[in-house]
Amino acid sequence: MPVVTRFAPSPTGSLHLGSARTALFNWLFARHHQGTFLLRIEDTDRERSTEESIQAIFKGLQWLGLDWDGEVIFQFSRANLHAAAARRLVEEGKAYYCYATPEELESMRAEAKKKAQPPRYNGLWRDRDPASAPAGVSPVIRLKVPQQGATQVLDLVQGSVTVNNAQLDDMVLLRSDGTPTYMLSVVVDDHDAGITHVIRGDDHLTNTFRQLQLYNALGWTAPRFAHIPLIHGADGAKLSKRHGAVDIGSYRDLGYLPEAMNNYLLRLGWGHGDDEIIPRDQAIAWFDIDHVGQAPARFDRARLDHLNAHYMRLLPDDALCEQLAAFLPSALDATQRRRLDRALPSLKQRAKTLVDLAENASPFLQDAPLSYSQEAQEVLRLSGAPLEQAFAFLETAEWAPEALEAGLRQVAEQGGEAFGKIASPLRWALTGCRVSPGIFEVLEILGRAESLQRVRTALAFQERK
RNA sequence: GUCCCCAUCGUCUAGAGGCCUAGGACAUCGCCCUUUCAAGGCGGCAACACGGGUUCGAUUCCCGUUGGGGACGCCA
Repeated sequence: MPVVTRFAPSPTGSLHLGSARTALFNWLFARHHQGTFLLRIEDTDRERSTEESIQAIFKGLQWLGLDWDGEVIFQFSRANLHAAAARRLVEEGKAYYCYATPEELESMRAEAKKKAQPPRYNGLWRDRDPASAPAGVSPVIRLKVPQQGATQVLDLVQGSVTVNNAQLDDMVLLRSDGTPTYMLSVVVDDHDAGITHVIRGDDHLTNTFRQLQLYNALGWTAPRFAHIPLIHGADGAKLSKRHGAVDIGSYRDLGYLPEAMNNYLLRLGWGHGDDEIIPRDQAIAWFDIDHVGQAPARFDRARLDHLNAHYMRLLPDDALCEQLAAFLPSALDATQRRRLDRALPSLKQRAKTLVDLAENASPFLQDAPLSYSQEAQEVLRLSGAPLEQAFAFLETAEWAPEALEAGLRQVAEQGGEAFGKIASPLRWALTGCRVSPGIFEVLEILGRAESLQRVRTALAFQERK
């Protein structure tokens, strides 16, 4: 049977990292099996669902390169089908109308808690004659679940998990306003879409028992379930807003490449021997549910950084430049473009994110005179003879890398200084930074005129003797 | 409170009874390279939560303890 998976986020916020990973796993599983990957927006909560969130989900998935098959399914548009299923169950005596008020429910839960039982509905209307219904109260429809026995899930990740039915109450299928609840909608939609594998977060594991009971009542075969452990923050608690940036869009803005994000998310909770760098094609070939771990994983930014640095180095310069554009203060003119092209191979060697890269590129995008930082000014003030000697040499030097190197080394030697004594102030003068690509490279990229101009203005900061 | 799940270096993980004096990666520390910072190379530190079983033999199987997490809505 061909595999059909789905990603079913609710549009009540941005695309969370945990959700993104769930989407990735579903996508990989489907692609691995040459199956189908569907996207369903679970917008049955009319209060909290927003268009903005829907767009964030689309954008996030597109950025990650997780393409879905067919049209997006909007769950709310299928509400009448869900309601019909609920009414069918009432007709078949498998569900019933319940007129309990919020106050009554409240006291039932308090009561249960007092008796050291899970807070739940006590079945007040389960066998009560609907004729005794209070006037003017619109009822909900509840599923009549078995009170004896147990329900078992054979989870592809968690194994066999069983819960006593006494633990579960008669869940609401249809709200008093006639709209379906999540439990009903998911089951009907997954069934109608022919979903074969439900891969979702561990936090849904306990919902699965209820959904299984629903499949049962409806007379449908349930799909296979795979509950993947949640992603935790550094403190071990479920990753949430208090841990900082948790939505995929933030990481794009922080300068991470989708390739890195995918690789990182993939390795969070799944492994393939000693392999760490796993590009998309390899991931599709290798991905399986068997190797999904059972323990939650903590989000580790340093690891993401490392992968990002790796993928940036791997990216061809023109593609990297394209990615970088969004992080640059303005569009590049011809000169800037030429310098950046020359500097990029070296710059990308020393950046963890596109933000770093943009920052490091900055000296090459400016024209003399540079505006030097406090720190730069201080260094230049004390730069002394080495910088003067370097300038004197550069003024008449042949502007070729080998010649520049040989000449500057000679200058250092003549002055009886280590080469660093010259290179350091020269670097500050040329770039305004402590760190940069190799000094000869910088000279060559900037060219004679620009380099001399920069050093000349830098010299002006020198302490008067 | 009730139920469910989880447990290998700081972190992500390999490991499906002997291959384990537990492997890799990130982080960290040191050395090399070196004009800076990276990258790269080499090396160091660092883990099977604890207690019982089962077995000739447990990181691997079972039970318990401890610790962590999750779920208990007319939210999804």
